[in-house]
Amino acid sequence: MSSHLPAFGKPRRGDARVALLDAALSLVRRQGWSATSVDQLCHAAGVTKGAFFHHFASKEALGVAAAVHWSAVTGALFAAAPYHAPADPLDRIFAYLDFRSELADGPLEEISCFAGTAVQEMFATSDPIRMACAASIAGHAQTLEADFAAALVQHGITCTDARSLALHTQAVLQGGFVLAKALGDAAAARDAVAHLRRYLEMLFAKGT
Amino acid sequence: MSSHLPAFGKPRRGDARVALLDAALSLVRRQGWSATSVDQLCHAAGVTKGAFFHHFASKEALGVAAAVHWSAVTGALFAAAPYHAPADPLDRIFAYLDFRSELADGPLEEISCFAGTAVQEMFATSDPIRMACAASIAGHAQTLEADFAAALVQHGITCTDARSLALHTQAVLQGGFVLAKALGDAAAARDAVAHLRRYLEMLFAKGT
DNA sequence: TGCTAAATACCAACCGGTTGGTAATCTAAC
DNA sequence: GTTAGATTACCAACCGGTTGGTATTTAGCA
Repeated sequence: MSSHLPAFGKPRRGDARVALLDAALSLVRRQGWSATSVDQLCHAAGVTKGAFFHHFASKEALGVAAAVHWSAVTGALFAAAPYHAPADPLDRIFAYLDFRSELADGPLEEISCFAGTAVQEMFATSDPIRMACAASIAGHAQTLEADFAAALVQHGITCTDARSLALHTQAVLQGGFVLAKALGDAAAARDAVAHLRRYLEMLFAKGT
Repeated sequence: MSSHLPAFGKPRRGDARVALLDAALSLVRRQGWSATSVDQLCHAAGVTKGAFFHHFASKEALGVAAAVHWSAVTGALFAAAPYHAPADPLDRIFAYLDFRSELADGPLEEISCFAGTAVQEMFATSDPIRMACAASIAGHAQTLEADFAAALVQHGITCTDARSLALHTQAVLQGGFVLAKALGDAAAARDAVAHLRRYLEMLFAKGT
């Protein structure tokens, strides 16, 4: 509640942990996990290495905490987003996709997913980080599951299930990020969402 | 012609370059670009660092060459694959998707894409690598474009175009890889392909 | 005072890259 | 068809800088 806003750029005493986690999100999204050094994180957060290892036992431990932090930050963003307004569950799904498409209007470095970026590098070398990223992605997918389930029932669709559709939505978004980064154009991410929207439109129109 | 086969595991003289490129493909796909050191590449290839910098001006230069090598290796794999057999272009697309689904049966480290993995880390820090990866992905997508174009005409579909569909196919595959790595299960990649197949089935059935 | 957050200073290992040299291979003159 | 000479392919040792991580000290709050 009365969370004192960080008055200026300099982090106050007690802010080091969050400053490091925020730095991790932006640095890892820009340049990946392995290329991001502890020194770099400390510099970006405006703290020293002593503070880093006071709050985190290792770089890996920070990675796990950063994935949790990412879930919290994005969770708050999506919870506050206006796409929950429609009464019909399918309309809420479409509103979610429109919202994701709008998010992809920003700079390239802002449209990627911390968890997706980190897990691509670390899936074979750090199980704690892999699991934390999996929980982040699957957790976000789960917020769509109830709407998908309701829409499936409403339209009498049985050829797939809500969990699969929710995960596929995340897969298409992740793939859109990869292509956008490669082609240097966020439009690639929006195109992927547009195809996904058409898929869902046809899938749910079929049963109506 | 009389190219003596490499008698044993030890690379003969002249093999160093290819050995390094092959090592790059497997190491980067497993642990990402930044986590893969030049020493590691040399050890895996069975050569010394002197050989490395004889063939490549820098680690970045090897990255660009590895992306080209990746295109050549996968290009040969897909060119020799049996999915080109069907007479109907749409059937060839479906056969391609089935083939990609089969490929995802192997171990997790074998289902990922070198270009997609590398570009996710390097898109903001190395434009040469970013462009080489983009060329690899877009080049592979282009091999599907003619079939998509023919199928679109055949079914009278105008709401999208062949290039967009070909790129979206790659986006779904890339996203499937990310989810498979996160969840530790290649089935996630196959699920993504299955949803893509259903999308295309409905899209092209509509126009028939 | 007692406890925690953060700063300073430091380390051994490893990073990408360079060095000077050696051995295999190609070329061409004879 | 041999062989001198240029060229390529490769090796071992090394370089300065950076890595993740630690030990010790100082400042702030209750």
